Amino acid sequence: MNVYDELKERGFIAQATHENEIRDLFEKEKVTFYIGFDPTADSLHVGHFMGMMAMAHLQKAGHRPICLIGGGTGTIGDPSGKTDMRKMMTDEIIEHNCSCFKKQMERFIDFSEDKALMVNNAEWLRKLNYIDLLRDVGAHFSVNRMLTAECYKQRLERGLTFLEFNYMIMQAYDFMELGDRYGCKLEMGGDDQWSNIIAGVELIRRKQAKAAFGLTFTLLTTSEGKKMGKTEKGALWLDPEKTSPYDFYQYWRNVADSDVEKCLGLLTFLPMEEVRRLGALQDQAINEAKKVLAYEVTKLVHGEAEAEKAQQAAEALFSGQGNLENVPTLEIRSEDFGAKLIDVLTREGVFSSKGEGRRLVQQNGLSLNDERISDADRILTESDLGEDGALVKKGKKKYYRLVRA
RNA sequence: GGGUAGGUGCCCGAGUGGUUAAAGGGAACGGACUGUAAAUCCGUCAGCUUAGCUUACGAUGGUUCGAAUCCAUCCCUGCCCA
Repeated sequence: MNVYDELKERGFIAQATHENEIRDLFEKEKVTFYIGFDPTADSLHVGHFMGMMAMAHLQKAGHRPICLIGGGTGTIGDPSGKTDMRKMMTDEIIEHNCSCFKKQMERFIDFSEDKALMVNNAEWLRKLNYIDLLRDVGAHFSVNRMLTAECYKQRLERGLTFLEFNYMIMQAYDFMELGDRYGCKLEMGGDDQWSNIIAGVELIRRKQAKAAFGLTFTLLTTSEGKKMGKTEKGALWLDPEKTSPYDFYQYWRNVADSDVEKCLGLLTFLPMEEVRRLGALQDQAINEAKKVLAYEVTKLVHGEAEAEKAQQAAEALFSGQGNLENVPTLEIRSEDFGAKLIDVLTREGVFSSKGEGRRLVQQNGLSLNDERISDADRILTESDLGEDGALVKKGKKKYYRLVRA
């Protein structure tokens, strides 16, 4: 089966500039393609992960991915889909974020023996000369047309700076540069990148009269159209320091029934027959599919050992089997005995404030060793911890194990 | 540079001297119901030493017994004009 159809079947593809030609291209030659990632944070998140999956599928099929890190474009900020201008980042931060991205990407893509490349567009964008750029590239862009681009719509209502307006041009330039340097013929990205991608495709076709193609991915949204990958703490990060493997696992364990099949297709390598079988499960049975999803995704991102631990912790907490060792654990100091439980938990970050803790107690949302706490001034005693520590439950499904430090 | 409309809690957005920790909506959180799902219903949603106090309506200063609300200066944003 052609990789293009494979990606399509798995649910990746949203739009393509030239569907049939892209399919032929994959058939005929080893294609060099790229996805750009702007270093806006010090870790990748699930949205990026989906792009990595698409890259991995294509790499398996023998094509060559380029991960383009936006060290140059990151200084501008993509206005697509944003309502406000991004905060400008300092060069040091961008630098740091780039290196974080790089480390994480190496998990998913094989960069050995030139099988994939990682490049930073700061390399060429920084050197650009304004006048030359205007003459060589600027002449090929129609402002009238750019203004009609979907990605600027929102910003035209609220204000768009010239700086950000140029983002599209930089991205188009990247594509052309990658074509010249590495023979890159295809740019991919999230569907919000469509305008930017066709800008590049058109630039290359016009200026160089060369074939260039673009492809966008479905955005990872819930069946209700909300962006996926949001947790109460913000994004769902791939960095285990920012989102623990346990929380990561739980996120996928808890997706809505209607989203399971889509997630399995996009975020795991399970064969599609299996994906469809799991996705078709009904009622209680679909929990099986969610377990598979959570395990597989966690395995890809954090490795098998961490996935195993997260799964065991979940089993222990929710089915009462397996050991509690891998449950998120807080260390209690001896001087904490005699202090208020709420104070200790607040200090450990379980609550963002004592008020939140008190509220939770008032609303029957906190328990210690399966016993509801009804007194906000409840004192933590040594006997609460017993031999194996204590188990705190916050809300319906957040657990913390307390052990002696 | 000139004119004009604005800057309110996580977000949107009402409020135009005291009854305003600030309507309404969204997000989020807790409870009930469940399948660690969705939908629904109820509740919560600044902090603290919690029936009391402190901090909050772009920033700073002022008027007043009392200001998010009035005045001054400054910063920022949209729109129109140059």
